[in-house]
Amino acid sequence: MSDDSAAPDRLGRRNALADAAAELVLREGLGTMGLRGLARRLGTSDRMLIYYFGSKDALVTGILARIGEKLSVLLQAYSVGPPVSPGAFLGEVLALGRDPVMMPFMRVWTDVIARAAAGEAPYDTVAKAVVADWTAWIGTRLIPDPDHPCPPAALLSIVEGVTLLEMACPGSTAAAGPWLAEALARVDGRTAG
Amino acid sequence: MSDDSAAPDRLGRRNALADAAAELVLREGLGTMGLRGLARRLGTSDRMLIYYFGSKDALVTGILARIGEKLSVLLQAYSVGPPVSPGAFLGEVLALGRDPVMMPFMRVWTDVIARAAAGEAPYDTVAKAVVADWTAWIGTRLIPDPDHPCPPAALLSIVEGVTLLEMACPGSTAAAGPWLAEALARVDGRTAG
DNA sequence: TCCGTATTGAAGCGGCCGCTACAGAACGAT
DNA sequence: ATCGTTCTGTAGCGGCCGCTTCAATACGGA
Repeated sequence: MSDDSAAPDRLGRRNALADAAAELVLREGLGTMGLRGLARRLGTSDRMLIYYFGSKDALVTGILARIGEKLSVLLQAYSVGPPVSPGAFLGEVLALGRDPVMMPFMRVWTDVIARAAAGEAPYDTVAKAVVADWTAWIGTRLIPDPDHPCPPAALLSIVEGVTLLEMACPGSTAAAGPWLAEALARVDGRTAG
Repeated sequence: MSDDSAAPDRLGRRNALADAAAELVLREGLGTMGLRGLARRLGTSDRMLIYYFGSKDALVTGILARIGEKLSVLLQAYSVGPPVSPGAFLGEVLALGRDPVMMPFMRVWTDVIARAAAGEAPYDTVAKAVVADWTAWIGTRLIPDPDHPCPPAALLSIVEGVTLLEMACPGSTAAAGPWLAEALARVDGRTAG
């Protein structure tokens, strides 16, 4: 095999494109994902995107994987603390969701899940993996509660619901987030006491 | 004006089309909403849909309005009871969402809100009105709580989040709904006592 | 220098989209 | 019977989509 020297360049260009596309998607959302428009914004052509990724589905999957890596790097700084109660966790995550650095990630992942809910490929496949990852991650962040074990999907549902409603009707959830966090925190206190 | 006799027929046909389309969307979702495919399933042509509705946006808006009317009829039977606490309300609505009659409505409205979150017209406009209606309706169904007034958007967020996650990853929220309802119910008990 | 592979540009294919132009059919009023 | 309005089928427009075909370029090794 003589492509040992050629493959790295090709993979490098592919990674560079995926990285640039990931930054673009984080800035502008998944809305404008046509091959031609995306290529133009990246300074290349649709022909090149297909050349390096093979298909649009593979491109989207690659971009989302890249975004996932960026997020997991950001979340590592947050994951080093001790496990917390569901109410505290929800409060922290909802506050995190208002962080300008985190907000693009929240919007993109909620958009992915929404497209998956509509049955759109390849988002449906990606979403299943993402939901599995997140519920597992949330599970590791929660104090085990033998009496009323909190399903991670419950907290994920709240975060997704708040984010979705906020995207559809900005401002509509201004009071909802704090109330939910405080409500669950009161349950925390009750089960802990 | 000699169209006094003609207009009713036209409006009648328009209403009949909107009604049939509403039933179709409730059965099969908003996914397949191309004019040609929709017309074929309705036994007519895209030409006729544009003739009676003027544009696809007006058609979609009309269909969603018709679905909203159907839902409000169904909900009237549910709205006659006394106001309840947030936890009880959430439990009832989540149970209602598993009702085979209600499920198509939940899926369609969540899909509408998801499309609105992506900025898709005309769903963005419709969603704003729907969210306003629902928060108002939820507000009338809740016992006023001077200490910790529950923002209706909080409950709406949970319902939307659970429905969205269930649509994207069927089965992922099996334990989440009951846990959330019970958690809020425990808060109910605490604020009431 | 010549060759072979990697890369890129230009043009285009077939398909779906919302929508329209045009022509005819149906039908009641005069 | 003629006209006018309402309705509907046919064909097509321009545009975007993912993707492909073909050809030209660049470049490294022999």
